[in-house]
Amino acid sequence: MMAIMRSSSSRKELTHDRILDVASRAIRRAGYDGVGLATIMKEAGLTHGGFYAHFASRDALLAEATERAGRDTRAVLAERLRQGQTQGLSPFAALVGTYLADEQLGNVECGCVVAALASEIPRQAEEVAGAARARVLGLVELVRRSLPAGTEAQAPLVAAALVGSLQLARTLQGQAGRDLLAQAREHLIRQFGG
Amino acid sequence: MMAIMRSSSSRKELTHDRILDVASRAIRRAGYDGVGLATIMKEAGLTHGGFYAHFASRDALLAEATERAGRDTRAVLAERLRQGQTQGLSPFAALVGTYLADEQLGNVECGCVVAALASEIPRQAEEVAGAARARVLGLVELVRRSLPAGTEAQAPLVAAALVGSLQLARTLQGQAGRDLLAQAREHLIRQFGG
DNA sequence: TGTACATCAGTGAACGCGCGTTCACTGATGTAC
DNA sequence: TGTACATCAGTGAACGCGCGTTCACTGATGTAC
Repeated sequence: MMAIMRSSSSRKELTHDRILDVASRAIRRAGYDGVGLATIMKEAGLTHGGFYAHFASRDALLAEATERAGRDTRAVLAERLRQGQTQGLSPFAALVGTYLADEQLGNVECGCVVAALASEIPRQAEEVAGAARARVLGLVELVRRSLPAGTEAQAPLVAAALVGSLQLARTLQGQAGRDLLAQAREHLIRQFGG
Repeated sequence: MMAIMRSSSSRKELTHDRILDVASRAIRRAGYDGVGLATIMKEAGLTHGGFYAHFASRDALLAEATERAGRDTRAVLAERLRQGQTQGLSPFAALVGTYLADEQLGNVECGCVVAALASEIPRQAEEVAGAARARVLGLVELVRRSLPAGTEAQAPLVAAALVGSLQLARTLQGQAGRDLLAQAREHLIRQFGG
């Protein structure tokens, strides 16, 4: 049903999509509490009055935008994993190299939504928290599939280490942040094989 | 100077301390953006008008409250480490067992300020982010001192794993959260010795 | 093909509310003589 | 010890502002005949 509507791409659906795209970047840039509807609508080239023709509430937008952000990131990560493997990297090394790349330090807006918002999720309305929870499980799954056989049980801890490393590196900023990322990459790949 | 003023404990200093204590819990509970000055002052038993006699701005309060939260947690952790060691635990096992205890799942308000706020820190004013950065470095130092000789270089990654695990477990909630914490404790202690 | 009308996406003004910040004031505390 | 005055912590009303949400309206799109 959703797919059918999407492929038909009416004017309203295109606008809906544009709002979602703007919002998925806005929440990662400014946080769930850091951006207003007026700003999002303006960035999407609309006035704020039209918002409720597209979403039932602000929380409904946040939930959909979380899902959208997660899907986008997953697609990018999957593509990079494929590229890395053609260059002879193990799946795990490709994942770690991509997720903890130096570019991710400044790339909050288009980066992993879990790392961008993790500490804010438990405070959100159930609608939003549920969408975020699904993204956490998706990330753990992605890590699990990239780990060498026999180490899959460590997927949640490794996912947590990835998320935490990116957050701490972004907090420290600059060279201290890049140093932390480099150490994290090195130790993770040393332990799980590159 | 600060210590002298503290020990003198004038009325105003007691009030200042009370506001800080309330604020340090409020930011962990509701996030940097999630709580207003009026609420904090009310919880401290005051009206909001008096706020600016104690702090230059909202950001100044957030910065001081971040520092206070970090100091409080560090004191609690240090005490638990001492207790654990008297029970024959290694420093690292005591740290992991305390930091990733099931009780931490619901204990955001009095728990680690880095885990409670990590994803919001990079968006804060420099005043606040600087205080938070100091707390991150303090946590990494604490981890470093608890790790077995020869593994200290992994302190930043382990600190990230601790912070990330707590955040993901809080996001998942309930049994899924407790399962994640248990797995994280097990794998960390297995790797670095219990 | 052309006209008349219904549908519908988006506009823009308005609402009630809570925010951070300011400030004139009050009433208690402490000091001077 | 008692009175007069200065200091100072905290009060409460007010400010300008941006928020999420609502709604009457507009103008373009699409359909019927």
